[in-house]
Amino acid sequence: MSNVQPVRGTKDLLAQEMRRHSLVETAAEHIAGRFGYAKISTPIFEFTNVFARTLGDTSDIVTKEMYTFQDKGGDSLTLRPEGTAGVARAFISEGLKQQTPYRAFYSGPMFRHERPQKGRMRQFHQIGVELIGVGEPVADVEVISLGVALLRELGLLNDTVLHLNTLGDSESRSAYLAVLVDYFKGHEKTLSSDSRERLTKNPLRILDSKATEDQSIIANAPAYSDYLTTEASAFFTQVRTGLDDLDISYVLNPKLVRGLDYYSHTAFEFVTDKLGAQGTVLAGGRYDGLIEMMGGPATPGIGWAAGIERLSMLLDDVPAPIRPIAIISMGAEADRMARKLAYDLRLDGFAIDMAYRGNLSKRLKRANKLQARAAIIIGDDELGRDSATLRDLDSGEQQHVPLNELANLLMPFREDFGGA
RNA sequence: GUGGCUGUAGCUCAGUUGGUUAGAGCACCAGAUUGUGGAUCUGGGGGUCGGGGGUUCAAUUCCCCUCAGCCACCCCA
Repeated sequence: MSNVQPVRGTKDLLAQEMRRHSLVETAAEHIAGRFGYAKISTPIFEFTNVFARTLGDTSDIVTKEMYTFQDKGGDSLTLRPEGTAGVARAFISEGLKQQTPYRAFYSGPMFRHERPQKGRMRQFHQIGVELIGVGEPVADVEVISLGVALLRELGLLNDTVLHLNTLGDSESRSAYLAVLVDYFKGHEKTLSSDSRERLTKNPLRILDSKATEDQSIIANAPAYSDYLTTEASAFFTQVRTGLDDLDISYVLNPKLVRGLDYYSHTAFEFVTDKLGAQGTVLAGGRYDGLIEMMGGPATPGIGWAAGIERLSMLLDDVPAPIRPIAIISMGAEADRMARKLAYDLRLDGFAIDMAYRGNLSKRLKRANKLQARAAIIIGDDELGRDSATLRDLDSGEQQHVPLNELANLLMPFREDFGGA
């Protein structure tokens, strides 16, 4: 093992793993495209306050997980820890209010300074969608159904369960929070130390505590459903009805709480039990106050993000690399002619491998290792006759073919590059 | 940020109760085979035993620190 190591929590994606990532990413882009979500790319870093202001001063992401640095002009910049804030900023900067409903799909690296773990990296990759400018519950249903469609496309729908909750509107939320904090304060002495922290930072989180000493207290806690305004309650009902109409199944999870301040109303997570403690694979919710909070026009929004690493770990089929056609030449003259042939065939859409050195035996071995479908062999014999030897590497059959018929005969061996 | 486990070749792992020059399988390179692959045989290259310090005549082995990986907590995709 070398001393030269990647930075903690980062990793190199080599051929096979890269193919898995690409598969997830292109599937997402295609599905999002069908729903009318256009791909966008926002910068990988933003002014620090883009994240600090929106994610909430007490959220873990802001208090301890951001990669923040000063640039040479003295501005405080931050590597994006998530995608929504950047899209919201772009929405404001670019005046996209004109284009609402605005639908965006993004994909790219995110950065959080956390302790690495299974399914958790300091640089990781997310795909995500945002639907901005639609306050009606149909938007929630559409965005969730887009998530379902992606998981279905990846063959992962059966590995996940959709958890659904509502965080209500701000009126419901402040009413409930008051009651809840009051209740937990009454049990402060018996709460776990983590939950005592949460009492000031994020009381809703206590409901999701894993500490055994908290369980009985949680069980008797007041229920959010009793404090929802009729509007918030009706909104949630419409979301559920919409999901039912699409035959999308879900479980209600009153303990599902999002960590970031900007969420309201619908919150959802697709969870798997196959990734250890990091079971959340695709999650999101509604963020009606976010854009206004950032200084833009009051505009509702909803979206989700999914972890490419986590999704690709669930994939059991590793996409195979393209099977090339090997061109094998012998002799200086044949070699020059074969290089030209390789170039022409590549321009024609074929995947061609051609070794740089080695005798026929070596090159066939190499072709075999690359899983080449066929080999085109060109030596002195073939040169003199303007022909080539075409060998099917699966069957072992070979034939002499005139050079001008080669491209046609190769058609059965043409590889589809889609997705790979 | 907290706790537990683990670091020997590119990969998977042996080994050393502290003692010459640290091994195997797979992978890689070459030859058997200067025009025929997937098999076999022969040979070869590749190691700061994660890094630093300490104890010792002697450390890959024991001790301390550190770095990294894995797992869990916290939190999240």
